[in-house]
Amino acid sequence: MTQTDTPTRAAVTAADVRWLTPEQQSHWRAYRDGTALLMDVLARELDEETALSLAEYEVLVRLSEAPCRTLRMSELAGELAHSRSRLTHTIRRMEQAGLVQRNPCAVDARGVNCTMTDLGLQRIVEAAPSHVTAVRTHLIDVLTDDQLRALGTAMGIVAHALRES
Amino acid sequence: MTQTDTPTRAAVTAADVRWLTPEQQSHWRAYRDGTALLMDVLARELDEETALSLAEYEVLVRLSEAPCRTLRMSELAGELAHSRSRLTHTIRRMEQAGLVQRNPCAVDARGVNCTMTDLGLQRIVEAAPSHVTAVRTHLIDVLTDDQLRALGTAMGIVAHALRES
DNA sequence: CGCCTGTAGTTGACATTTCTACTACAGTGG
DNA sequence: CCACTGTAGTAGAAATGTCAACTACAGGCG
Repeated sequence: MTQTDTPTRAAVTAADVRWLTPEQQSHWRAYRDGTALLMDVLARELDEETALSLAEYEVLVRLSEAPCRTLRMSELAGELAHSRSRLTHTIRRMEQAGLVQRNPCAVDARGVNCTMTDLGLQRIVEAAPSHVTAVRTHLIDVLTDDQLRALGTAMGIVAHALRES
Repeated sequence: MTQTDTPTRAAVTAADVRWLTPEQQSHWRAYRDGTALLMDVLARELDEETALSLAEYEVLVRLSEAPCRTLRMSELAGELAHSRSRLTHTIRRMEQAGLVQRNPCAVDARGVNCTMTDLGLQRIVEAAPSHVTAVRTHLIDVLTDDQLRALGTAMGIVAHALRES
């Protein structure tokens, strides 16, 4: 197999890999390391100040924006890019904590509607200021507008490409 | 407290939060969603094709680049942005699998040196082509050079800011 | 030296996530 | 109508990660 063949994903061997250039390598590393540090600090501060995990917070955000504060489990999973199984566990815990409620879906008997409770709404209203401030402090405010825009654009393309396949 | 005061991190209330503009919001979301999707697919493909987790792979990468294929536990934890505890667990599993080896550190009796074994080296040499191809397919090749550079630069700034504090 | 504070690493309990298998229903085509 | 295939959601076990306590040593300073 030569360099010009397109290797199949299933059997890439050392001979036909297009290795990363040093620049590509360093950008990829910066992205990877920065993301690890950022997500870690956001999760920690959110938990300290609101006793919510990032996953729970994100569930509440999506629900708060949805009509009737309600989404199907699969829609929620899709938006968050979480596995269905992970979402089930998260929602079960949140339901026990009184933050959300589940109801069978009328139009599709397989489905389950997940609704934010008043307590859930209250919790996210309390949590949002602190979390938004943390996102600002560690991400938004350390970048120029152009840098943030470029970051969002690039990752939007990545997300779009992945959602196609 | 007025808008012009700098609110302390510990007690941000709704009145003095600088909310995100719609543009900032959408960039932050794109980044967050794209990262979730990307890391998920990279972890999945790596596991399918090499039976390594992303964390294990990254440990091996850092060790492979270190002099004598050896790093102190805390250096490794620092580079990966993993907690010391998490690293201990990961390394214990990898040691049981024969991928790394631990030895007391001569110059600092508190320290532990972690060394990649020949098997570890072999595993990462086998895994690298597939993983690099995945990184290319889902990240590098969907972006222009400028976009990738901008992504790396932005996240480098974020990482640097977080490592300061 | 002896005390103190800080760093390095580990451990075990606990929480979360993943993996796999399962039930139930929808939609399609005979 | 019935079989078949695909989608929605769940559940339990196993893997992984977090948290809090702990041991051991380093380095500074009286």
